[in-house]
Amino acid sequence: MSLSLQVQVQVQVIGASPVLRRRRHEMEMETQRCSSMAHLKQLHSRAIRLGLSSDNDAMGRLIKFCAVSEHGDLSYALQLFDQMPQPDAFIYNTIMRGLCRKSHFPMDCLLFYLRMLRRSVSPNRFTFPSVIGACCLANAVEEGRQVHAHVLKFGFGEDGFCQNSLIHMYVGCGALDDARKVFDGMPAPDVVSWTTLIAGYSRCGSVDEAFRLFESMPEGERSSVSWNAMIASYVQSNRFHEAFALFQRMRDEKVELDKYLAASMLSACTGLGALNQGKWIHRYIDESGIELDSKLATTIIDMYCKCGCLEKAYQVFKELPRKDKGISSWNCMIGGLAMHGKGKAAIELFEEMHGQRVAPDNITFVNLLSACAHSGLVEEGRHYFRRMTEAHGIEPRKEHYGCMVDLLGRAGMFEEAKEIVGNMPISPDAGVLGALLGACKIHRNVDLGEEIGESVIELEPNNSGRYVVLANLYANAGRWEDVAKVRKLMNDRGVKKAPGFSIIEFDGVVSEFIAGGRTHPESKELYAKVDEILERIRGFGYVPDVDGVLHDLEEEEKENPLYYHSEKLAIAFGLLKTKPGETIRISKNLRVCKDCHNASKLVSKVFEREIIVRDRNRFHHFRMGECSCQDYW
DNA sequence: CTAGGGTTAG
Repeated sequence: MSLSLQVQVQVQVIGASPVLRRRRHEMEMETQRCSSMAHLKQLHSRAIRLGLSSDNDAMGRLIKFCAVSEHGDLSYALQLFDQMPQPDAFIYNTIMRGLCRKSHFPMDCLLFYLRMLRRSVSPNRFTFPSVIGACCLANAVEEGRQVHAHVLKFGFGEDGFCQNSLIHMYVGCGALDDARKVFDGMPAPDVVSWTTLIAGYSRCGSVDEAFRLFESMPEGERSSVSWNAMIASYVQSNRFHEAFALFQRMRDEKVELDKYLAASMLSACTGLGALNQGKWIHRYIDESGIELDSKLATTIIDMYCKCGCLEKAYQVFKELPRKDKGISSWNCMIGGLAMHGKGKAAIELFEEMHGQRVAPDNITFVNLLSACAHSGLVEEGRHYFRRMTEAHGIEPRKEHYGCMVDLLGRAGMFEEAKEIVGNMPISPDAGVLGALLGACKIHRNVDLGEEIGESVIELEPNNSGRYVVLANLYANAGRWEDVAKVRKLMNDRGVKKAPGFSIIEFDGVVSEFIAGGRTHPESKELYAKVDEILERIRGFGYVPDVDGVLHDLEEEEKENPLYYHSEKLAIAFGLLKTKPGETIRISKNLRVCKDCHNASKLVSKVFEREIIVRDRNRFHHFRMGECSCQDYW
């Protein structure tokens, strides 16, 4: 009897009274529905009236709203915290989570952790993910290691969340070996552990190691997140074919697409110029009800722009509600018009953006100026370059100078281009000088080209393109001994020219051609078709550009005759496979060479085909014997 | 009815 009495007494002393319980419950219900700071402040005063201003339960909920919810105010959370006489671990954890997520100084979170320890509040398993996350954000691997020691010391070394956070932190700090050690020490890593490490290997460029890990995941363990981590890894390293293969496998395993996977695959389509595959993903998004947020819409717009379908890009852009037209979707559309040589339209869109009071950023101007450069709009380019600083307060960066030098140089205005370079507050980089060198090549300005050629090469000694332009400049001037010198320098340094290739998509299959390559199953027919094409366009005045053959270091492997440049193989393939009147779309990794450009124009006339070629710089729309670039590229 | 709260991919 006395025993049961004692128990009753104890409950009364340390348990909450019914009144207190009721009040706490009331606060809990109210806080759940809280949606704004104004509302929260009412709840705060209510808590004070109810005598709960020092109550960890009630105040903890209020602090949680301020610290971590979307509409919360972190500084208010800190004020509330300071008024708490004995904040418990929950409140410390909540504040630390807020500091980690919202503060610009993630190390504040670590300082808070130390404060917690000094006040003898024991950390629990919820404490460490935030603290470790803060170390990750601050790139503080040494502090991270110390926190790791605390995790073990306080006995949470077996907690999955803590371990995953540690893996994430080591990955984020680039300490892959340490991440791997934590992972290897887990008896049963979960899907997050696997995915985090896969993404980690991918981020530091070890795509193949990421794939090995992906393959060794236990059956049924892969989530759509894991698939996406691996697919995105291929996409980011430009290994688009492998991305497609993995995507196919994923579809075979009946994994549904989500918006992340859709975005990754759209980028893969963009990389290859695979318009039809891209259209398929776009349709899938529409039909499956995947939420079309601003980012995903921009990814779709980018895909259409870079797959040569400006109309569809503009359609998606136009249909995007005004509130979802973020700066990047405007930039993307302006950049798309620029690539396609629609300088005037790019300017109009920029003015429309201005009219809608969307503030341009530096990328907007890179795209706008490059639109002017690709269309030869010198006057407009000068105008917007000035307005960028004067009206929009944006200081020109290297890229902007590069666009201006490109614009003026192409137009042959070397004095003004040199003046731009001279006025740069920073020393010109390879991009800016490279633009000038390119202009020298077009206008056969050997003197200036010679003057800057060497510095362009030395700024980027591993970029084969720089050697090639200079060699071509000399070749055009007939200075063969200088050509040989540049080639020798390139050889001595072991710099390899990127082999040129052209890609064409047909019937859901992406085919890749390299100059003179014979690996394609139908290469016999293909080469016969090329010969037929050349024969027919000769009748319309085609003369091979011998100027380019003799010293053709320019676009494709020099040992291959220009008749079989990859672009011509791709055109032949397109003519063989597609129906009369259908547009042929080709993507290539290098610039279009002069001879292929001529040939493509004639093919478009003789075979009555529109040919759209994406090169590494821009688009060429060949139609009725003309090119959209007006031979200005 | 002393709970409430943590990690990953574009």
